[in-house]
Amino acid sequence: MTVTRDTARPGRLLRPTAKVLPEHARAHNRSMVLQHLFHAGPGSRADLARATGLTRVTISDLVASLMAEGLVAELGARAEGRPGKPGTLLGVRTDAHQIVAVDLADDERMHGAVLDLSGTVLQRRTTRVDGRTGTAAVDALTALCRDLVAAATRPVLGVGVGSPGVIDPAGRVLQAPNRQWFDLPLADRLGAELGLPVHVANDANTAALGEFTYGGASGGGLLVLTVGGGVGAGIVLDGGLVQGHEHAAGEIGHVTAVDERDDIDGAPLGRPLPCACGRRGCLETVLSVPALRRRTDGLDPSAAAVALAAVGRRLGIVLAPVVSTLNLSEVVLTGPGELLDGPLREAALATLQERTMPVVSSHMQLRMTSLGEDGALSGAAVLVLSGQLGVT
Amino acid sequence: MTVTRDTARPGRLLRPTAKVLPEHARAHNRSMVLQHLFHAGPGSRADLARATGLTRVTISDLVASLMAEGLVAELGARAEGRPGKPGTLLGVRTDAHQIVAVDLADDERMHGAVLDLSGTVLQRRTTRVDGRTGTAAVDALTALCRDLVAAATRPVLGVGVGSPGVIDPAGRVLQAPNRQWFDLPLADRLGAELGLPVHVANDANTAALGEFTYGGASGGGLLVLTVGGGVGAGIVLDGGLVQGHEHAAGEIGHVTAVDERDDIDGAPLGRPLPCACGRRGCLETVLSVPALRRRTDGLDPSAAAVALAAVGRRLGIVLAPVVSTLNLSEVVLTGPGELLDGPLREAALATLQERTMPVVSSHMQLRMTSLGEDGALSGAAVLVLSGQLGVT
DNA sequence: GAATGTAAGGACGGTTGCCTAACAAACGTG
DNA sequence: CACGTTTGTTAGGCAACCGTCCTTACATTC
Repeated sequence: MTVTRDTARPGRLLRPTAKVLPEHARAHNRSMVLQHLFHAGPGSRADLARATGLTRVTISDLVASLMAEGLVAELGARAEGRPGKPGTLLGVRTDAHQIVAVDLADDERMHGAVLDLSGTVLQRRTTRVDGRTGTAAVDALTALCRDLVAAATRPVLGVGVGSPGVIDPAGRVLQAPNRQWFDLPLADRLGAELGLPVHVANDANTAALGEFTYGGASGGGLLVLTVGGGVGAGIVLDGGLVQGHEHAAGEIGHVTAVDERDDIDGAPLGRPLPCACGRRGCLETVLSVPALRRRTDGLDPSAAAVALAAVGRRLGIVLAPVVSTLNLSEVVLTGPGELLDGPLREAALATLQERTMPVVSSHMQLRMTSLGEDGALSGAAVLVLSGQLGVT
Repeated sequence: MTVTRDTARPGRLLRPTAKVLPEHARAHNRSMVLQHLFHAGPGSRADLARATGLTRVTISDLVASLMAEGLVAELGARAEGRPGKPGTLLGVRTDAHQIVAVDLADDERMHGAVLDLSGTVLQRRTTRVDGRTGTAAVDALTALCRDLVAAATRPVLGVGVGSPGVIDPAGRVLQAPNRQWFDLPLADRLGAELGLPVHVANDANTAALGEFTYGGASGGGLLVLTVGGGVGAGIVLDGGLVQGHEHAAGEIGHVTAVDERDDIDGAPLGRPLPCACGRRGCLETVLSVPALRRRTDGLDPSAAAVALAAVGRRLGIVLAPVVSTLNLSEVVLTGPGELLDGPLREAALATLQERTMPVVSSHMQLRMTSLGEDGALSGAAVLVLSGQLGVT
């Protein structure tokens, strides 16, 4: 008997380690409908049927359940001069639910916010960390979340947290040294406390998600570089977050970026500086915010520009192999614009273009985030959007 | 109405652009069963039920369909001293079907083979290319495939082709300059000619798949570097192949690897050499087989070792950011062992370890392929295995 | 040797989720 | 005004899973 299954794979169901039931298929299709309305804007049931490949009957059914949950509403009939019955437009009710998001990237303060589904920040709350670590830090975070949940004026879809450290997809913090969290099931614990779905991810990853969803991403591969106290990266590839072997993808801060003999274009970076990790010349020793400030403090603008450009070139050299290998279409910088968005960025882009194939680099962008300070917050919100509704 | 869907995501259905029907769910579950038998070895229906989370009833049903297609067979009862009825062991019939695979990496010859499902090569055929390009090359390939299909002694599951060039997941060759193929729907065309499912992918990607499936991969991220006339890379991440923005991921050969001032440890690489791409100092100018031979020809062994180590260090420097960023667990080299598997590999590994975090590099391997010359062939076979049966 | 407990595999009925087919309603056009 | 077109709904059917009950077959214990 010849096997000629044409398989007609739908969406290449990943992770062959988990069973898939019809109900999961339905959840997927439901997400797809929501996703389409979310990104392509309002449309009729018939539009959705055409876009998804499902029948109008099924779409009606899915839409009914989405309306029952208050996620979708009818917006009235379409007013267009086409033959046939005009469809009734459907749209996502971005105002009917809210999301609580917290950004833990800052060592001093926990920044929280209530957002609607469009990513708009509605309210903010901040808590001083005051050096708290371990359980005390968890308690402070819990209190902040409670406060935010109470402040929400609509049903809260879930809570999203972006935190430094290595975090697995289930929201377990494997290690976050600056909070002294090790092997902490943060999502589960917070979820139990709050009675809400909680999603936790690395802050660079949430930043990448935020950029991918809200920041006019071009759809291709995306790398977001977060420059703060340290340097991290989040990568969205083929429409999903790259997790990596031990969920530690994006740890770009401790790649060697400065060698003994690096004194490019007469702007010497000096000897490779010692790094907290015990080695010398890590990217963090030149690109982190403290390092950049140390390097430019007291210099006149033109000298500072030269120093920043030298760092930019080192960044370009480090990124070139990554951009090439992954065929990324965008690299986005997050951090203080006055340091990053000038000679540094320009030098990095130029270096990147010098060092990669034109095919790759000509279509590539290296830009600042379009989300400003709230990148991590909206990213944490996307985490919820993605986790609860399947919308990315 | 509060939305608190606990979603209980199964395997995070990717690609939210395609509908999923119950039959797809079944195909997935079927694949999962097959995959388990394939990798974990024979087991009873009850074992499968425990491993997959499906019920014994469903497993029995799936197994029945797999047995009807001749993919699985009962091997007899388990002989073990446990209380209860002993289960009947099931195993994949790796000999009941065959796969035709073709490797187009070589410019001179097309290498084809018939393999069984365990990846064992049963028969080989080779065709001279004789400079044929375009349609003539397609015809030669078609003839080779016909020959192989005729040579198969069991039903052929499908045809897998690994080819240089940029190839989309549907098996359309977007560009393969050395064959003068541009925007060629190779998989569809071959499939129509042969009446069999055909899968086509980039040769580095097939090599990566082969390594991932047959080459004792550790399960984490994997990068396979193919060193031949050029240099390419295939990456398996989170259990799947990385496609990249324009399906061009893995184009690592044209990253700048040699700068003006690079003369590490007294083993000068000389001025950056001009590259076919029009720039200078690309990785290919030092790491491709011709480049390596040029560099070592006529040297005595110790001098050759020094030269190879210098290249290895450049490779380490290029790979360090990639390995760090993606948190890869393995880098595998494919190509002539006498050039790669010595000073070059050792220097690359050492450099990689110097330039990345210990957390990343200490668990990392840099090794030669364990599949020898047939890496690309068995990779192409995996393409079929994966495409037709969902086994990876 | 008989009774007991455990495990494997099959049979039956029920639920879910999608599809096809058919239909009523609403609109532009000839 | 009749007609074709498009929308959204209703009705009936198929596929795929689950839970529950049953038989079979073994190991252990008395």
